[in-house]
Amino acid sequence: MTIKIYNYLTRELEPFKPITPRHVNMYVCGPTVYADSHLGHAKTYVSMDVVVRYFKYRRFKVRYVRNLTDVGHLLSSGEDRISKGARRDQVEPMEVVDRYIKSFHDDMDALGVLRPNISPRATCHVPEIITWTQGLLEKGHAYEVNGNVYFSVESFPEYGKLSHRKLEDLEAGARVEIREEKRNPADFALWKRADPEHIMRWPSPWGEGYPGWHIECSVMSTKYLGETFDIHGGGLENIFPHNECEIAQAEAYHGHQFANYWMLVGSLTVNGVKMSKSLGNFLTIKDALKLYSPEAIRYFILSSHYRGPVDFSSDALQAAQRGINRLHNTVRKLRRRMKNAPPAGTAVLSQVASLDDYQEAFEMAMNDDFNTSKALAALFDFSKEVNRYLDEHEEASGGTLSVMNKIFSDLAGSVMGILPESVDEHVNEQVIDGLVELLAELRQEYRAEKDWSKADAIRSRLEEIGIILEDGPRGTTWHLK
RNA sequence: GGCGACGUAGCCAAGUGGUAAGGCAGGGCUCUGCAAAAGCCUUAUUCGUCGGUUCGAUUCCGACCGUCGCCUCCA
Repeated sequence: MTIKIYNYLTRELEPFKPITPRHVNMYVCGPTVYADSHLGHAKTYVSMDVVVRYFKYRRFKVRYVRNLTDVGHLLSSGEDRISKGARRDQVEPMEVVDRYIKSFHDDMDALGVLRPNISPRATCHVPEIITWTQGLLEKGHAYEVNGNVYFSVESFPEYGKLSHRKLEDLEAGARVEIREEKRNPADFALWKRADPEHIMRWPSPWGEGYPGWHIECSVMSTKYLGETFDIHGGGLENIFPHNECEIAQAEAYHGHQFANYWMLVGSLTVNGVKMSKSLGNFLTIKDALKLYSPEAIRYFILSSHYRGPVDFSSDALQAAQRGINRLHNTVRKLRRRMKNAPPAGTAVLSQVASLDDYQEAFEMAMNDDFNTSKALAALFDFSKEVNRYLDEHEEASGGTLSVMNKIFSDLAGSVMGILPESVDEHVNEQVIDGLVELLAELRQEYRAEKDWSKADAIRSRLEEIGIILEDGPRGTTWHLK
């Protein structure tokens, strides 16, 4: 089955055809590293993470590049975001960059977002950016004024093809304060002259300056992925002007198609309004992780389609936390049973055959433009099936159980990233096992004497330290809260 | 003003030209000393409103209402 992708370039659902068979070259616009990331960033990167993971599951060789913007991204005031961070934190600009790159990686690691193959930084590619700027000047796509170099949008007739915008419409919009030195108000900077007080600056043929924001993505994506590559992703709010400018620069420079498929992720909203730093309505990933597990956050994000918006609320996150806990309960129960099952048991074919249906439903959903919501539904159906099976088959073979476990590991674990490495296995597991069993036995004695207050005291004391005892027909079991 | 997206049960959220996945919450039952977990059953005659096309529309078309995004700050 081929994977179908909704391509923003054509606005159609298209079968994915890689440039090189079985290979995917993919670029995603990364963050500007001047502050802690919030859940909005998490949505974009978790969504794209699952795309990468699914390609890998389908045995594609993926090269994934996600940049880190560490210069040139200006605020509306005209101040560089990094400079702002430096002033705020009272440190060197590059210290800000290092600090928030680490913070970003920590957050992504915590959320189980796989690291890209390459995380290039704009400041490490200034020579290439200068080369591109020169090239675009030579080809007549750019012009220099007072040490600033602008890309001329009129020189690129296809400008607007991604965001479906026309230059005339933009001018009609005209809420912009026009810089007289631009030939067209929509022209954007490739290189900017550094004012005397500007800290981040590099020598260039046009004097000391720094790169514009858009150029880095064109330069770094094609440097590592080729002049034409398969997939370009990012947040939908960057479709214009950022993504549009990337296309214009790259296609004007190389003379052919930039990215074949554009995948844009819908925004995260709060009470219907986009979560953003400027509005102040954000929850940082670090704070979110104090309240919810990484898997719950991923499940929340993946429970709706990546292209659509998702509205954040603590109710929704709590519902996600409960939902994901239920899935983990099933896996925990399954793995417990595996330990006690006959080790060399073989899978019973009739029992295993129907399990393929769930895997197939999952793949069908994912093949359809990564419909994670539908895929998760298949996973919950599967979970129900496993629970039922476990309840009804006391003597399940190890083989059958491990087939079930494999499906969970592959789909919930490897693809969705919503299954922790171990649902309950720890370094000191044996010690903990022993201790808890000892207490459970003790409590068993009280129960035999029907001394419920003492038995319950043990149970609630254990619950206080995070261990839940559960009495069932086959004896007492326990798990961590 | 221009371009675009969305509006499905109490909440979140898939989806299809032929009569509504899944999750959370709620109710009932099984199990159970109690609890928890799990299972079974149950919760939208209806998919913003009004028209049109059709044998038939939530799904296609149009209008309207509402919400939101982008139009050089934003993942």
